[in-house]
Amino acid sequence: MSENELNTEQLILKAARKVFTHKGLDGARMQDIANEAGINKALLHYYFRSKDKLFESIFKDVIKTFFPQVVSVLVADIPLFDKIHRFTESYIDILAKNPEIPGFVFHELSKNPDRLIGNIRETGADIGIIGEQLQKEVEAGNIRPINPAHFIANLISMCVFPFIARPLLMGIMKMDAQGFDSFIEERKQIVPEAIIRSIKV
Amino acid sequence: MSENELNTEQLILKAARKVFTHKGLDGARMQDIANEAGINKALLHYYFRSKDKLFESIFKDVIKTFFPQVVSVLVADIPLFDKIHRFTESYIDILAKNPEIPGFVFHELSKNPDRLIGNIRETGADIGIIGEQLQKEVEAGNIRPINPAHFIANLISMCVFPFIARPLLMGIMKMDAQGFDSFIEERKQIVPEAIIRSIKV
DNA sequence: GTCTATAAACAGATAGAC
DNA sequence: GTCTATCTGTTTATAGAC
Repeated sequence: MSENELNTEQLILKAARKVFTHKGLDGARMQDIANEAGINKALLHYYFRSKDKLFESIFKDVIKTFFPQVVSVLVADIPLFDKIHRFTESYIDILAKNPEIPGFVFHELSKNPDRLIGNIRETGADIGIIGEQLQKEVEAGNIRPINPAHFIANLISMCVFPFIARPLLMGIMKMDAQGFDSFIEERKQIVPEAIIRSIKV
Repeated sequence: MSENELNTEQLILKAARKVFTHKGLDGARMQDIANEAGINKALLHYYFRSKDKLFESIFKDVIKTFFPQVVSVLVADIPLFDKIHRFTESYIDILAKNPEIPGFVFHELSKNPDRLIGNIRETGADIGIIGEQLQKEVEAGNIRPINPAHFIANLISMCVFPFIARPLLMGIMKMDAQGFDSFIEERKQIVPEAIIRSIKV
């Protein structure tokens, strides 16, 4: 524990996370996960009973480690324009380290919203506060009136979408893997600029 | 043909498209497709030999019917700001009628980019011309300098992303299905406004 | 061309030895 | 706890009658 070693359960979770996030629930095989973990199938069932339960553990874990990081910046008590810069910077950084997560989450959520939406709700992610902050800036004459839902949608869209569309973007923009990384790095500058220009008076 | 009737092959394609786009390649069952088409499984193999070949037909078809519609507006010979308005309007309209397509395409493309990227290339979608148009507007002093790749990424992101993230957005924005439709309708105004403000001098 | 029946392969889950 | 072997159900695919 104190060293670099994982116990079997952690080993399984790590392997399952990799396989599920890359192949999706339907595309993942228990055998793939066992191979990735360097153990055999039976052990997966010993620890998690079923594929479905193992998946649910992974999904919950992904949501719980991702959402708070993202939301915390959005609801922080800092000036709006600072917040926009910090959010894009930190969010894009997190995504660059976990590029397959958004595709995974949105795909599973689309296939099974009713079953999985509860995991989102449990994080207590409340972005109502951003609406208040926008309202104050409007009243102070700093920005134009904007529906907070659209503001957030615009912001998140421009950060996340390139990761979901990576193969397509690489195809039509004729980028290689390194070119894509540079492109993403550039967006830490491009996105906040675009957002701020779109709302400034 | 001249009437409202489809022959068996068309019937299969229609059913397969529905099932594949909703459940993905891995989640789709040949039995589901047969049921949807009102025929039996054996006929699917008679017409398309294998699930994989049937899937490839559907994927090709989706790309071929979608991409040209989208790209044609982007490369049309019309003033830039008009183009931005027309693009968002027509693209969002197409997406609203086919909300599951982007999730389907990006998911399959992520799982199997090498195998499927050729289908994109075959459409001959070349957006180089938009770069030239942007360059001219910059030289005319109408817009700020902008990397065309980011311009296009921003534009497409804001149009497509809400459809991919629909369940999540409905969850955190507390919208019902009707609320989501209104939200999408509003974006035909919001998105071009945001894009144009972000590039105008 | 379309069907029913069945083969063949696969994948999740369990039994039982160690 | 971890393994091998096996069972059970599912799913793709084929054979063969009509």
